[in-house]
Amino acid sequence: MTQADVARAAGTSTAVVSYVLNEGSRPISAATREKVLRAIEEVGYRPNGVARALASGSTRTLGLVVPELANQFFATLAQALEAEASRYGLVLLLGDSAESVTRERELVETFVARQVDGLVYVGVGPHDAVQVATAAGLPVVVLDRAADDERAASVVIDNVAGARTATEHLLGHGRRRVGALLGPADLPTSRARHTGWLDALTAGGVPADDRYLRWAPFTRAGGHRAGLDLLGSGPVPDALFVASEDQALGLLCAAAELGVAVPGDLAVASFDGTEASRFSVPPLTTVAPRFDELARRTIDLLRAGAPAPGAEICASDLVVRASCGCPWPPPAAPVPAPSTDER
Amino acid sequence: MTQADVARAAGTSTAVVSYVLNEGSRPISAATREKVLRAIEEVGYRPNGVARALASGSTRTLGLVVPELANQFFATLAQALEAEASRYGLVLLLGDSAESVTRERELVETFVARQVDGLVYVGVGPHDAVQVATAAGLPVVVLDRAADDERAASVVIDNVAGARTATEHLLGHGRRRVGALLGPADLPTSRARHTGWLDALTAGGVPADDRYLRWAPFTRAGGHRAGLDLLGSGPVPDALFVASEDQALGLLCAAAELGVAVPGDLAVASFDGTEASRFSVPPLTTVAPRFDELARRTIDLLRAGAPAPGAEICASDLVVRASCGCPWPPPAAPVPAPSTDER
DNA sequence: CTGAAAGCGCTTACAG
DNA sequence: CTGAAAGCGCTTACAG
Repeated sequence: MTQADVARAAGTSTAVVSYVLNEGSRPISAATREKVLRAIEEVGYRPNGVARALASGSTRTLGLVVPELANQFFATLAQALEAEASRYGLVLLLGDSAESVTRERELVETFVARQVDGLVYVGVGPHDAVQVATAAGLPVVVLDRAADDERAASVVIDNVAGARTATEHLLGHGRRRVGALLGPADLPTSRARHTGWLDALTAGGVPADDRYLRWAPFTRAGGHRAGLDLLGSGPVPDALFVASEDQALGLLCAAAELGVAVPGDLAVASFDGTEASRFSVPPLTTVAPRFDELARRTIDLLRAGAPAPGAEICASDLVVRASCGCPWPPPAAPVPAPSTDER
Repeated sequence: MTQADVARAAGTSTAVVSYVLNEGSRPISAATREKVLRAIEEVGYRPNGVARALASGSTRTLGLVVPELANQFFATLAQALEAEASRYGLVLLLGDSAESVTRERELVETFVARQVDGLVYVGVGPHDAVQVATAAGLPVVVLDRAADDERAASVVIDNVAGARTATEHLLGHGRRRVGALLGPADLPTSRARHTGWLDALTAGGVPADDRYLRWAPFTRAGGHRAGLDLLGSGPVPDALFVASEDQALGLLCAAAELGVAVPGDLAVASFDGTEASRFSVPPLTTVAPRFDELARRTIDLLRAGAPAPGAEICASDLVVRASCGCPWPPPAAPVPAPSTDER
């Protein structure tokens, strides 16, 4: 069933059918419109999106590249993006790069070949893949992991402020040996969170002690290993800012193994918290990104086309739970914490 | 840059360019081939996937509908599907239904309109949406949550066997008050896991006690609430088969709140375990689906086209960790458990 | 082994 | 307000 069938049934031309379908593009008399609509119903016509894309030059499709969908953070991001995109009739092509730069490039090339209207790039390592897309004239938004010298438009979390807030909260609990478990040292995200941690300590008049500092992969295994190392011997921190949810979950596991009580012996606040932080043992106090806002701004930039280089920075919310030492579950009255937004 | 540009640069016809691109479709002399390849390089030609799709009638795209990507189980499944699809140059359109039947239907309609070559449907509730796709002549595979009277082809986990194995393992630890925390009672998946639990108890000569049985949503909150209910008062089980990873994580949280030691007071074995089970507190013994195999069989069915109704059943592996009472981390020597596959 | 051309199902100037 | 027709960039019989 094609537009030609509808046109025949309605006694009009295919042009009119098209104009009725894409209403607003040209005025159509109510009578004709009715006839066409009835004919569409009658013959059971469904528009062919591929033909439409070829003729119009727009696929209404965006490419999404994420490092690993099985990571709760990226999955939550992908879900928010899909929801936001669907509000505008946009659909996402899913690309999981498995943390491989080669695969990223392949994915971007595939997406370009498939004529996506834009690219959401949540990348690892150097962003060579982005060039492929921009060279093809595609609007690109680098989401979350922007490079220091990012040349594409980007939407990022306020890493410094988030880390500072979390660390301040730990200091507010009277902790003084406040360590940090950070991500890979070569990632801008990691360094920014390191800065936030340092800022809070400095502002609080507490000297930063590198014996309480570790750089580890952004994974549960990474957090677990670093946790065993950090808590297993030598001088031990009494609080820890952990730079990702996965690392924090690994750390909690390590603490349990070592018999370190959280929050009794060790207060913990993490970053990038999703639903998974809510029912960990103990539930994690975390800097929760506003996934909806990240998604909204990303899609908005792409819809506007050709976004200018520069970072849009999204605030986050400190979600207070048990791991920092706050009362949990919270009492009926509002707790005196910066935010108790539980979404 | 189009095939016409390449043809001009190579001094051939566009047909030859096409045949070179789709090698094997027709013999092309080595010399011509070389000329064309050079011309492609020269003008920087990239094939237009949309035009190809329109002319060939195939988009090399599959639609994927999942209930909620932020759920680790579905995200892991999606990741495996994407990896498998990409082996064949297939790309996935991502659809998150947010557990809504209405939205599912919309997604399937969108995917049909976009001329996907097949549909992977991980659905909730009644599968009306599937009819939309099959009516349009699309190959469909219902993945994981097949209905009892499923009319489409399906790929499912062996729920009865998995639940039985997990429950037997708990009995093997000498537990006798072995309860079950199951999913919604109206889901075939839940009922199958209930059957497996019953089977194991019967085979072990242990009477099933409904006071240790709960049906709850497949969520952390659901597992948490049911856990508080089950462990908070009255007769308390000394072991629990939990029907999903999310529920198990919620249960562990509830046990910790109530001061119930796992595995000391309560041995736990769950189902649908992903990476998240490995670093929970304590690490969860779980029936781990073979995600790669689920993905492989699903994509194979779709590639073959028009799959016949009927279920393909995939085995799972019992991954033994701490929550059941087994030694953890496992000693160097192999432990006497059914499987220690840690992937 | 190669070329000229129809056709995939739409959109959108161009003419009326 | 409407129609006839070109064109989007490919694939693939049809003819040679």
